[in-house]
Amino acid sequence: MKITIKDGPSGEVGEGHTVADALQALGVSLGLDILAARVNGTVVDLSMPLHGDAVIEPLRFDSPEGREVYRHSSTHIMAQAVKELFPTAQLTIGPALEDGFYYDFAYERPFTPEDLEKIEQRAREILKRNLTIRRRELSKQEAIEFFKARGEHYKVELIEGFPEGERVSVYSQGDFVDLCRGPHVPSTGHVGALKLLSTAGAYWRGDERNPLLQRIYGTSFPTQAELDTHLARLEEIKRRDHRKVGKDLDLISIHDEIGPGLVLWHPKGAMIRLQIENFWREQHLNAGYELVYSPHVARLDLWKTSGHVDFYRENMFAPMKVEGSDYQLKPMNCPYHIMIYKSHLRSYRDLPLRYGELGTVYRYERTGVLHGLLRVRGFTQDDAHIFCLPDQMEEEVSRVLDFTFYMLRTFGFTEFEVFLSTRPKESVGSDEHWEQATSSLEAAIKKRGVTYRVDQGGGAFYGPKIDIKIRDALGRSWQCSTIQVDFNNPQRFQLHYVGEDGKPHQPIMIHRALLGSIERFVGILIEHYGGAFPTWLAPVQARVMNITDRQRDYVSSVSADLKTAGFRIETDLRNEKIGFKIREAEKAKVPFMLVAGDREVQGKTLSVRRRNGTNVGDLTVSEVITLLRAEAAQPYQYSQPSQGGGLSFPSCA
RNA sequence: GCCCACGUAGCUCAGUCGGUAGAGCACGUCCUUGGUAAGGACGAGGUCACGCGUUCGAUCCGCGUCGUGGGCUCCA
Repeated sequence: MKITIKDGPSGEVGEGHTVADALQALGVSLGLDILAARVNGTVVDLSMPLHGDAVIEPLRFDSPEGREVYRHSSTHIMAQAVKELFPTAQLTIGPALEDGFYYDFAYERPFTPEDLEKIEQRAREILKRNLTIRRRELSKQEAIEFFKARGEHYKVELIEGFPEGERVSVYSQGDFVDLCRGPHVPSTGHVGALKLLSTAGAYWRGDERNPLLQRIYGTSFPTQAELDTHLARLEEIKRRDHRKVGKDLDLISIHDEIGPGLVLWHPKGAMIRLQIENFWREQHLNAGYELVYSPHVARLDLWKTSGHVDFYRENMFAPMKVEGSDYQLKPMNCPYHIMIYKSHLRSYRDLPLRYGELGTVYRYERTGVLHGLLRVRGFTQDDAHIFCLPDQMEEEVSRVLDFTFYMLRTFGFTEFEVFLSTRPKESVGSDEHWEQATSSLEAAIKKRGVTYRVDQGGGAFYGPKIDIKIRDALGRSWQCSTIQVDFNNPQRFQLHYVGEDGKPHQPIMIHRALLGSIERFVGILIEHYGGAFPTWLAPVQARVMNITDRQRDYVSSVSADLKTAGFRIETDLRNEKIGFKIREAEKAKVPFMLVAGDREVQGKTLSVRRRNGTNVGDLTVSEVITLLRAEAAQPYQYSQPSQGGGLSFPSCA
């Protein structure tokens, strides 16, 4: 049979030889780096026998598939260690994750940190044993018998769920045997460095009615150095945690006395937020939006009409009684914007109408899911609703996409992932509507030349949507922006406009949020920048400090001048050494430190130091103003054209 | 909501095998006037999350409540 190595030689290899044989026969040396192979498109074990012509691509740790095999084998090694140390623990499932793995065990008690250490040690020992990993296939019945005999009841349950007649694969290494689809690395020695990270409870099959299992998380890399780099990254993530940085920089707080998920914005946090909001409002006005405000409560009847009471109740705070009728704290802004639309008879000539609001909403989130600023109960959406004619939809979506990329780039994000979510099983609206809306969304994405993925059935019940995820400085992705078409509300609220034909027609409604929620977005920004905000967002842009008391008056007057010039300035006149003041300003992540001693007073200058430690040198006050002005400018200048076109940022992928 | 862990000064944490507590930083006063990441002295600061129980006595033990953290989606 003819075997071809991808991007390499090809040749004849005897029938029934394994992938490993074939690789070797064609001159690929089988080091520990080759973990598995893709054969004619399928990822398989190196020990798999070949029948017929094939194209083979050896897989190493540098490919996503190679990594997955690697981590999957790693979790088996950990499971073997657990079984050796805790024989009564039962195996359940143990998949690879993006940068690690976990395994869930049924065990009578949680694993302690001491257990974890022992398991890790034992797992390392198993690597050293370099046990061969073997694949075997059994019939469904044989597999059930086999795992029953071993007391692995969860495995039995899994196999019982498999289709009749299916062959079941089983992998073994030494005495350890696990039900597994595979593939795996050839031997336990192929895993280089392994580290267990944490334990947690997890429900069998993710359902809280099921028994609680003991999950162990870990990760593995070919070398200790790579593992160390990864662990250092985890440390960095911890160091940048917005909850810690938010406290250290005195930006926000959350108090028991106020309630979980309810955020207080301290002056510095509020200043950052104010900059974001000012920018947001200004840009929305430029982009043809009209800004509106709406109250925090409304009669429950409004939320009945909108369908929230039927479809969203579990996320809403309980209604309150006022003068005998029920009022509801708002979980969304849309019904109010709809009411503004309805306050007039609208003509097709009025459309599109774009109503934007930084609208604060309240949603009941289960206590267990609350998380700092990222998941809260009261938050402000950068919300807008666009009411348009059906044939304006594509253009409107296209403009929103453009606008989104511009906003996100301004805040320092350069990598985006775009998802198009289509009709879910439970949904309202006609097929034609869905089809038309979905294709408009898709056309708008394509027009922007953006790569995207389709999330089949991931749309809201009321319409398809586009979600945009950003990647932060540490490579994590976050969903912020969403653009959703809504068929439901125009129907429920009987929205219409008078068409050219003089007859009423239903407008299309588009919900959109670019930053998502301000709380969440600021949380993400804090972590993205590690608290060191760019000058245009920094709550304090420069701190002016004197070296001795002799410069007090000079520093005060210079500070006043800088404030008059429009900058956010703090003055540090404390009786402390300059080194100490610099240290404090560094810790507060102030972008510029302006120091005045006798020399500077003499020359009417300031010694300018950047947050990163570089010395800019002595500048006059007007030079400082010029410098700060340049530094405090937003990174992109943009004006939304009045009609059509639009500035696009095609490098988003 | 569920499981596990945690809750001690403004912050970070130590401590008490049950006899009402301690450090560093921050804060205040004083000394020091020092040139780019920590000058010194003294001082003030705590209902040990809250409630109930056990006990002669609870910050410590038990139960409950509240809150925080990790997790509960990524298919053998």
